[in-house]
Amino acid sequence: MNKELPKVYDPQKYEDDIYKKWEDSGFFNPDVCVDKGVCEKDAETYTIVLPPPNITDKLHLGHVVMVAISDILIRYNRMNGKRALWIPGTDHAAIATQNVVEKKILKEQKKSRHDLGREKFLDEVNKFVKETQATIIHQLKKTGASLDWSREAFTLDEQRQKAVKQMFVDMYEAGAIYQGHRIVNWCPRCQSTLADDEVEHKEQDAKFYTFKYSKDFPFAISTTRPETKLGDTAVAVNPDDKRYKKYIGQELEVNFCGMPLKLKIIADDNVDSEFGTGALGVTPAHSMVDYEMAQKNNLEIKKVIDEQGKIIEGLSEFGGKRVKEARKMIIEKLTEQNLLEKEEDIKNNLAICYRCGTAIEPLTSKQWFVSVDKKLKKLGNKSLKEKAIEVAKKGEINFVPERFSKRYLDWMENLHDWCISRQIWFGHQIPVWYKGDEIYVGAEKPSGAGWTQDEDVLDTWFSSGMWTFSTLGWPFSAKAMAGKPNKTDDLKTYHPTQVLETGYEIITLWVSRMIMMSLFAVDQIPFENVYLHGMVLDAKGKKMSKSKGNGIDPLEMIEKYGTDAVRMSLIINNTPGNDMKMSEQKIAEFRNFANKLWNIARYAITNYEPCLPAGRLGITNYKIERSECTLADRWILDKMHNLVKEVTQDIEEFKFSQAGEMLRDFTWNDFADWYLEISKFEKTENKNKILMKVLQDLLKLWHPFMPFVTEAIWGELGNDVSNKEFLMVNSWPTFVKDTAGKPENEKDFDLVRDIITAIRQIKSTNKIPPKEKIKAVIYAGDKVELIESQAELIKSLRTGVEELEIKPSLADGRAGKEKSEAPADAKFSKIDDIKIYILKN
RNA sequence: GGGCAUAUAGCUCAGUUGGUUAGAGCGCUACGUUGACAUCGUAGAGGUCAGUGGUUCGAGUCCACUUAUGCCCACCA
Repeated sequence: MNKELPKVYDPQKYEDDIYKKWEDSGFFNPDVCVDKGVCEKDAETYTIVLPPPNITDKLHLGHVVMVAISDILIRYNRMNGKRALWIPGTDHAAIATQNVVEKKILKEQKKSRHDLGREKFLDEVNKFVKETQATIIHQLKKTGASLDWSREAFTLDEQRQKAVKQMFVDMYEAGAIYQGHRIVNWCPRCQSTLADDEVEHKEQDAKFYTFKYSKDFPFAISTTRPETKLGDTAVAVNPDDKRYKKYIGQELEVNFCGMPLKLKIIADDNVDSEFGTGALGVTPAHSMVDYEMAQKNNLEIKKVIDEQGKIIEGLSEFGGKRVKEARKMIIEKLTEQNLLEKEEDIKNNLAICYRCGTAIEPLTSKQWFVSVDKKLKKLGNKSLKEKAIEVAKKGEINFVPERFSKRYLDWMENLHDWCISRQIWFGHQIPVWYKGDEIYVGAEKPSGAGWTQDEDVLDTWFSSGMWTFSTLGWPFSAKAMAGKPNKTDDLKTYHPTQVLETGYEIITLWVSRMIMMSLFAVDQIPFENVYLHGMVLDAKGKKMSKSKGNGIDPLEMIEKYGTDAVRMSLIINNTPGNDMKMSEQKIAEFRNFANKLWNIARYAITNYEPCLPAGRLGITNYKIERSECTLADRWILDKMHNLVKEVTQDIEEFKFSQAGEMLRDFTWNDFADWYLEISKFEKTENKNKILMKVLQDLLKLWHPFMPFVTEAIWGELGNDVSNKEFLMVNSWPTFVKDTAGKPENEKDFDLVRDIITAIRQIKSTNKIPPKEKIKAVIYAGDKVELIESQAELIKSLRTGVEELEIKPSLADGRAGKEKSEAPADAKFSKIDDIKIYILKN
């Protein structure tokens, strides 16, 4: 009747344009929303910080899941009038980034980082960072994320550097950070320490050797790593092992392959007398377990392997040899001396670096640690660990799904001190200065000459652990805001955040650190809810990876099917904490759905007066008189009302898939298939109002899920999508909380369905359906006419039926009940065999 | 070795606190449309809810055990 819309929704035509308009409007920033009057000044806040993607990342489907879920929450809360803030940022990912750049310069310039030197190398890294950062940010925008770009942060930008230094100093002064000589996981390739949870295990074939240290040693030991035996300072046996009981406490001197060793025989419960010979050579410097035994028994710690993975110079003839080489030599020697008793093939779990896959060499080294067990005054004389466990146990932090709180607690309870120094160049350099024996810990270099800064940088998780409050301006927020009137003190206003949306694999690495650091720094939990999504797998349930070539590139999919379709495909049919299988076909399905929604609007716009102005606060400038409504009208309105309630509740409970499915079901099966079909028979002014009202509310409900197509339609309805009339800042439909679950006239409407079904069938088949299929009666006005011939019926349908009223009370063919309020001349052969009547005025 | 999860239609999965005849999407079959709709509509086939036992008036749902698969943690010196 009015405007012509294209038959097919073309996402490419709208998406970038809409995103730009949103961005330009400033509404992603809640302060602007307040300024422009789309939300109240003192409205409740709702904050999410985006888990910062590594700058080395390209956007993958996991990111899109994260964005889709967070964006649903943010948009939903924004529409509900809250000051919704979603902070974007990127992570410098110290080791990962350095590795990438090292590879790059090796390939392009044939140089190592040492060839370049620290300063030049960091220039290269920073150049790289600028490019990749821009890429990932551009990609995030393509996903429709309503992130407040005015607050964009980087874990290594100036503001965050200040915060990290301050944090280090505060923790040091409180006694939560110390420097110690302890055993650490060392990656000989990365030339750096790794935290316990950055070590992965891989099963491999290994040789298990059984031998005596020397001829005069009374019994044999077993090991897979003979070369480390150069550093043995004890032999451990089970205290109950009869074979060795007599030796416990003795100190034996042996010559092991030309290396003199002093070995104390100790007893330890951890030794399994069934395994190997039941005797274990203790190498405190190169085994985590042995190190602990050494601590307990006051053993000497002798380092035999250096940071290059080579035997330390001066150790007999093995000095300078690589580990594997030394192992071979030692076995040869033992064989020569006839000391080797057994050589078995076993499966062994090798510790490898999570970044580069190189075998980890445990060794002792002087490093910086966060003490998780030290009681801190600042935390009310509790340790970081205790405090972090306490908040979870008290339920201050809610995990979705709940089962992950157990994983969190298990992890926390077994937590050891966290080694935070890394021997790489890219990252936050440790704010510690040395001059001779003097040491100074502080944010700035101390005055006076001769101070040199610690060369190490901090574990990348140290800065990302601060993410919720460092992005909100800690510790300078209040000061920084002092000179700017109208600005909020972000930290005070927006912290703690409401939700952390992330993958479950990162609970230990990240979530636990955030909790500890936030409790320490600002005495608040960092977030109230942790929503954990699963991994996105390929159609066969395999992990997507570059090498397998089974990955789905989200940007390609966005190009092809539109952002809304990609987002929907990741939301529907998915529950928190569970992995999901993805395929291109699934995305195509939702492209079709977006198109369906588009065509619903197209139908509405072309057949009815399109825009009854929506009004920003959901106040439609028209009123629907219930008394004027037909049964179908009341049905769709009730159904809609119920839908608003259900969808709202589901989003509040993080049941996004369920909400989406309800919406889809309503949109397709109730609204499009039934109500729009009915409306074809009765084009009244009232229908027009109702249809538009339902359509507009439906768009609102869909908006958090499919922001682009809904905003596009909203614009086509005649709203001015350049200002406050954005659907994005429109208000969420209202509902009455305590209405019962089902629409009051649900049952009645089943009849309407039956009628429409019959009409459709008649229309499409040109045949009167078999009697048993017909369960309803149609009449209009007060004249009843039984139509028996097919031709007549079709004629009636196609000609002048202006108003079609449906009275379910006329016949209720269900449950064997008969309510005979039918007009006197209506004829029923039997109650289950109702005929179709078209009644004309 | 410890822990967690999953097992429901051919495929991907929902199923809230136990309550009529277990649902959706895709796929499949038949018929019909292509004047809102890369369609769409109508009808239909398809399930011993992994197995066994238990609690209950009633179990896909709660409990125990078993089987299969996946993951996490620890670790074999």
